[in-house]
Amino acid sequence: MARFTSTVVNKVDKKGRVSVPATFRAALEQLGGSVIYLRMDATNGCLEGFSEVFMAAIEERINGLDMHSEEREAFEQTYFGASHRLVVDPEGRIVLPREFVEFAGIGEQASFVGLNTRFQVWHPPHLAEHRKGSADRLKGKTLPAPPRSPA
Amino acid sequence: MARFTSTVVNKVDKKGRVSVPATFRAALEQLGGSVIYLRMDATNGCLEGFSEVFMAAIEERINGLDMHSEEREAFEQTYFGASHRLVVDPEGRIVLPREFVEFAGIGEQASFVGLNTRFQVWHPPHLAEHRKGSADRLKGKTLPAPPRSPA
DNA sequence: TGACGTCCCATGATTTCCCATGTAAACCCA
DNA sequence: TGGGTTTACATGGGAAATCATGGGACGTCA
Repeated sequence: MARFTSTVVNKVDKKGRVSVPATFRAALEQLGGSVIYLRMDATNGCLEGFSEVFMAAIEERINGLDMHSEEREAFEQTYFGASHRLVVDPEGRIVLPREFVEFAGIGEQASFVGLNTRFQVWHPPHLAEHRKGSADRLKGKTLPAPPRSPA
Repeated sequence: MARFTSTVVNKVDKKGRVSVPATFRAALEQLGGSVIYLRMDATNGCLEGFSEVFMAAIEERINGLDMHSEEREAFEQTYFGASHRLVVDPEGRIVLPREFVEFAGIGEQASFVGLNTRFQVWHPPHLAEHRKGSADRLKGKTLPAPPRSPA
């Protein structure tokens, strides 16, 4: 059962390196090896990371769209053009691309947030703000009922 | 496995040479060697590059069309007639054909955008504009939900 | 001869690799 | 269960390799 969970804050050094939380690395291993696709999430102002397997799923969906259609090209720009393929080094670290660091406002520290199939990387203060908002957005909402079959 | 991702800006020198991003070269190696087919993308006003393998796939699809049909001939013009076959030099560079440089409005710099099986080469400002448009087009649209099992 | 293209070498900057260390968590055994 | 030991993890920094880029030399074709 490989999934990304929990929130971990790690240090970003002068070279732009961050340790990927060990639990995340373990999950990655089961999802296509120590490769991370990282992209800018414009909606939230953070970075989004996922595995080779997850990327393959995205690819499959995009392949279902017409070749050279505007919509398809736009998705390709988002998921391929704006993604970096990062390989976790022997020490368990990745190097955050400069542009990504700037985009997300990341400084000395980075918060890794596991979201099951994917994870986010935040500038800690931005994450804190975002979470306040999340609580409000959930006011009055509940999770849909679980499926009938026993889980 | 081998895919083109991310966006990289490289310099174009007086001789018309540009370094192909190292990550793209690595992907190319796995897709038929250091050969690039480059063509003009009239829809977007940029250049489109792809590998030997991708070209073979196009060839196959075109072969499925009726011999000497108008449609077939049009595709042949587009993909074969209007494509340059470029070989990456020992330093990892290609020479952009003059007509292509003019067509795409490329000056001192060129932006390489990985789109999975192929990539684009842009005049940076044009790319920026294009992306604004892409973002708007995707407003409200999302990819179909990812698979249930963590991927 | 001059524009152009190819080959080769040079170089600074960046990135990757490798080793070292402090700290925290897990383990073990009485 | 307590305390000490070991392992794993996060982090730092220097050395080595890679990368992007510039420019000269040589050959070719009009």
